[in-house]
Amino acid sequence: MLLHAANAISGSVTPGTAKTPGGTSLLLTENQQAIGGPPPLMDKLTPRERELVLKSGRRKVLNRGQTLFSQGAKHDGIYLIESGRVRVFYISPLGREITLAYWHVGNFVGGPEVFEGGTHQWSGVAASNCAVVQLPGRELRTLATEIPNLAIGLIEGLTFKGKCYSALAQMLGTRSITQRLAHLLLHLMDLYGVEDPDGTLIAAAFTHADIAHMVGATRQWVTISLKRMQDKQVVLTKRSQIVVCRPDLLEEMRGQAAD
Amino acid sequence: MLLHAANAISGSVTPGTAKTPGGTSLLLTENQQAIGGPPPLMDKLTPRERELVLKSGRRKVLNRGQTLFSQGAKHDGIYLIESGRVRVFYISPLGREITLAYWHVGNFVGGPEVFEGGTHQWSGVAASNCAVVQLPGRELRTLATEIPNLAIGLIEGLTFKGKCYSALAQMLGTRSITQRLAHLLLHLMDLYGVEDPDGTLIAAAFTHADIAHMVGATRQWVTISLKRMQDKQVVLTKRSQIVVCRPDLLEEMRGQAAD
DNA sequence: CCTTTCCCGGCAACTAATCGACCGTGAGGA
DNA sequence: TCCTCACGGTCGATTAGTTGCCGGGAAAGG
Repeated sequence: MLLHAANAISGSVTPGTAKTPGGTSLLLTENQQAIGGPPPLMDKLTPRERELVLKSGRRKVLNRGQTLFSQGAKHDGIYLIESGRVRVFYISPLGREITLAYWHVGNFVGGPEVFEGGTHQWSGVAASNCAVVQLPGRELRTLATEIPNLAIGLIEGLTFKGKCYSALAQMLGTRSITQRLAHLLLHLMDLYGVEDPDGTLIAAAFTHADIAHMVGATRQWVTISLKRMQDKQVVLTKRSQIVVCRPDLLEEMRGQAAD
Repeated sequence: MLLHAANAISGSVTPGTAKTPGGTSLLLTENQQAIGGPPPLMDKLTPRERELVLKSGRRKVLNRGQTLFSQGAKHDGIYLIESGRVRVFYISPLGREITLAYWHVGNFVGGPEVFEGGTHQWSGVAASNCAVVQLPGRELRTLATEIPNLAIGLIEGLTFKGKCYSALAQMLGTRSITQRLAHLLLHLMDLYGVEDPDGTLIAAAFTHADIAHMVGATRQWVTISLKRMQDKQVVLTKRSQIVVCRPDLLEEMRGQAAD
C-alpha cells in the first residue's frame, strides 16, 4: 500500500534538485514519527571514503518504464537513486500485484538483500526517467568491513527498509481495503497536495489501476470506492484528477491512526 | 501470516537443544530457497569478540505469556533467543491482530530497529518459557564499529528480517485468505507434521484464533474454511487437532507457488 | 466439588470485494 | 482521417469474508 519515499539527500550523490514536496517519507505507516525519514546512507563518511565507495559503483540511466531489477532474478548489489522515481512492486504467480513504494532520490533500492547472492524479492521499474548508481554486492561487502561508518549506514538503511516493509505488512494485515484507500488519499494529499477552490488537489497522475496496486485491490473496486466517496462529498473526481474536500472524514474512515 | 523461524544455532549462545523439527525457517514465503535460513549473528566472530558482545548483554528469563517488548514502546536494543519461542505480532488501533512469526532459538527479535532510539514496530511475547539475552542498542552500536564482522552479521540478520517482512507483505497483498490458510497448513505440516493413519497430523496446538492471527482473518472464517476443507476430505479436524489428508489439494488451493 | 474461562462450532444477516465483460472517450500515431 | 490503445465508468453475478450471537464441552482453578 504505497510507502512513499521522499527526498532526503543522501551523501554527495547529486545535491540540488530536491524538488519533491513535503518532508515526509512513507505512505503507509501508522504514525510518521515512529519511522522517521530515510537515513542518509553515506552521510557519516569522510569525502575520501565517499569517493572510494562511489568509485566502485556503476552509473546507469533509465527511461520511464524500463526495468531496473526483477523479482527472482539474481541479485547483484543495490542501487542508489540519483534522480527520478522508482516503483518497487511484486507480482504473484496468479498475476496480482502489490506496490511497495515509489522511491525518490536519496534512497537505495534493490530488495532487502544488499550484498551479492540470493535473488531479488521485488521488481523495480523507472516511474520516470532515472539515474542510479549500482553498488555491486561483492565490493560493497569488502568496503563495509573496511569502513565502519559505511556498515553503520547500511544497517540504518536496512532498519529503515525494515520499517517500511513492516508498515506495509501491518496495514495489509489489519486494515480493510477501504481504510487503506482513505489512508492512501490522505498521504498523497500530503505529498502532492495543491490548493484548489474545492479543497486539495492531488497533483500527480495516478490511474485507478496504479492506486489499486498501491492498496492491493482491483481497479474496479477503487473506482467504486472513489465513487462512493464522491457521493458522500468526501472527494471530487474528474477523470484521474482527485480533489480531497473533507480530509476530516477521510481520517475517520481510515480508522484512527495518529499521523 | 506466520513466518516460522526455526532452529539455526547462532554463535555460541546455548548450543544443543536444537530439537525443533525440520530445517526450514520461514512460513509464509513463496519459495524457501529464495530466502534461506536465518543467518547466524555471531558465527564469524572470534571467541574473544563473541565473549565481548555477550558480556554487554543482559540475560532475561520469561514465562509463557510474558511480554518481551510492546509496539510503540521505546526501543532499547535487540534480544537474542537462547531457548523457547517468541511470538511477534502487531495489533491495529481497532484491535485486529496479525502475527509475523514465531521465532525460535538462534534468531534475534526486537523490531527492524537494532540500535537505540525509535519505538518498537511489533510486540513480542513468550509463546513458551524463554531465555533471551538483551543487547542494548548503545553498546551494540559501538561494538559494531569496532568489530567489522559483527556489523556484517547484523547486516545479514537485517537482510533476513527484511525478507521475512517482504514475504509477509507480499502474501498479504496478493493472496486471498483461503490461499494463505492453505499455505499455512502446508507449512505447519512441514514443521510439526507427524505420521498418522489418515495423513499427517499437525502436532502443535494452535487454536483457531491463533491461526486466524497468522493468516490475518477472523476466527470464524478459519472455522468455516477448515470445515469446508473437511467436507472436501482435504483435512480432518477434531477439536484443535488438524490432520492433513490431501496435501496435493492444498498445494492446488494456495495457487501455485514453488516451495 | 463447583465455578469460571477458554475454545470449538454453528447460524443468520450483511457487506466488502472480485470477476468478467462492455462501452464511451480522449490522446496519439500513421 | 481513421485506427488503436489506455483509461474511466458501469453492470450483474458471484464469492469471500465479517459481525454478532448463542451454546456446549473441556480444562483450569479454587
